[in-house]
Amino acid sequence: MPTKLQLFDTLSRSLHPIKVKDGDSFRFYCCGPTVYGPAHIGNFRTFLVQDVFRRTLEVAGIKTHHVRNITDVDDKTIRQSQAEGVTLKDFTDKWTQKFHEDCAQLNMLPPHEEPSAVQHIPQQIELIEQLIECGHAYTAEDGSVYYKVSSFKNYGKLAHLDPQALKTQSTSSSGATNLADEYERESINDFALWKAKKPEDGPNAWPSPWGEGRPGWHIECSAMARHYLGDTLDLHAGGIDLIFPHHENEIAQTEAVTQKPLAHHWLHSAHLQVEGQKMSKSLGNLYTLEDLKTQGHSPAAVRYLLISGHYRQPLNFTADGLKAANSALQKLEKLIKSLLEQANKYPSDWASYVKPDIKAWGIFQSAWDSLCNDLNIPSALGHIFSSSREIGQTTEEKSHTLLQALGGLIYALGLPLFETPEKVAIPDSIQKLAAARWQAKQNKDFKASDEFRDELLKHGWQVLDQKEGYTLEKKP
RNA sequence: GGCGCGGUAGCCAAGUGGUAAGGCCGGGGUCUGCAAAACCCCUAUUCGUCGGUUCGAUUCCGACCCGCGCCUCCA
Repeated sequence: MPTKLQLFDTLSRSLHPIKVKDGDSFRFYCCGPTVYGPAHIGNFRTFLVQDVFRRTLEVAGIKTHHVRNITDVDDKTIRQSQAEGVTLKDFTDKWTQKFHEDCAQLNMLPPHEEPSAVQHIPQQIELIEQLIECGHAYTAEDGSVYYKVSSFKNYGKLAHLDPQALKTQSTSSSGATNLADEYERESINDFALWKAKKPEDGPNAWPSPWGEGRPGWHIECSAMARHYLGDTLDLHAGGIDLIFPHHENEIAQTEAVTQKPLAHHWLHSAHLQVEGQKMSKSLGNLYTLEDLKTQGHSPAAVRYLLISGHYRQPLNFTADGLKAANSALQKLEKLIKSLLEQANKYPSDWASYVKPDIKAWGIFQSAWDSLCNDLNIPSALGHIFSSSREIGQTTEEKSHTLLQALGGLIYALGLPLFETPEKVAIPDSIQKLAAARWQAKQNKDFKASDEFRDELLKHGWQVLDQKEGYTLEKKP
């Protein structure tokens, strides 16, 4: 069943309609995090794009089967857990849990399956055995197993690499840094499927036909994607940096064995910049969700900002942008609140509108069309705001219909609205001051009234007068 | 060097061969005792530079300048 949803495919470098077999789920695999520390906002940009993609599929009426792995065995997790003197499991469990908490705060739908590499060693060993059998892999003297890149004729097709250049790149690129353990390889381009145990790995080794060791990075995704979703995926997703070598290697591994395409569609999201600069540890701009919360930003604003640029364009993440995102979010809430009032509903009723089944888009058709057109979220947001301005006063029934359509869009975008009810408790002293001000104002003693207002402001409280009475708001 | 992406108002960011969405900020107005909040309105004769194609280009082509990514384990 073809849908109207179309998406850019990295392999063919063109837009393709998303297709799914009748009655089937759309099966897609996303390369997940390496759990050796907190994920940063750049990681989350990628995962959020995938989240919006999945939600958009659901709104389009497509069932989804979403698999995202946890990489829990690699150089970094092993090194760091050893350094901290804890077991690999305890270490990766801790960071997996943190990742889950961040995801929940960013309102991401959990994948249907979240396999970890350590829990799928047998599947990886099996795939490596098959690769050796069909002549695409070889064992080295130390018990490591390598993929013979020259044996796979289409190597480089995803990244569109020139095979000639590939042969010589080792001399011209900066890849010379880890030559130390490369002497076992037949060719500089060959990559490890299985790494023989080394002393610094500590107890983190598993038995295999080639001796104790651990799987290479690329093999885990090939093995787990195949295990959960079959030989050919409907879509495979990740950050743009995974195109080469990770996804290229996955293709080489899986397709050498199955003789079938690994994925019908490849989805890659562009990188994030911070304040116009690339993110890097040395610049100190690798923000985590925790960092931003400490600075007083809400996860909702972070989510809004991270999805507010087109996924194939680099996005500039700035503090101003975060404030703008927050204001935009508030504007959305006001707009929805006004519609809710016209439909005789309350903000607490909003949740019942946020769901993927939509009957009619009405004036929000253009916003939905934008999402279907290569997941153009910025355009969709633009249409939501501009269409909303046309509404004005409507009937109860019409506003109900509008809310349903808007609820579908907000479901697709995954924006959490009306979810900050934790009103800060107002101290007695502030209550008294505010009451005194109100009294003075009623007595038309505006001088005293304004003095009370200034006093409240000094204590960080803003008075908002209404027709009858007032409310207090905590100023940051 | 190879492959790829981008340069649109103060900031962020869509978009189209026919003359620039949206958000933020700023300005003006309505309301208010004054504010705040809310609501309404306004804000790029112009899309990195220079050429070319075209009746017409920000949109296509070429050159150049600037920024960015990947080129073996980084989403």
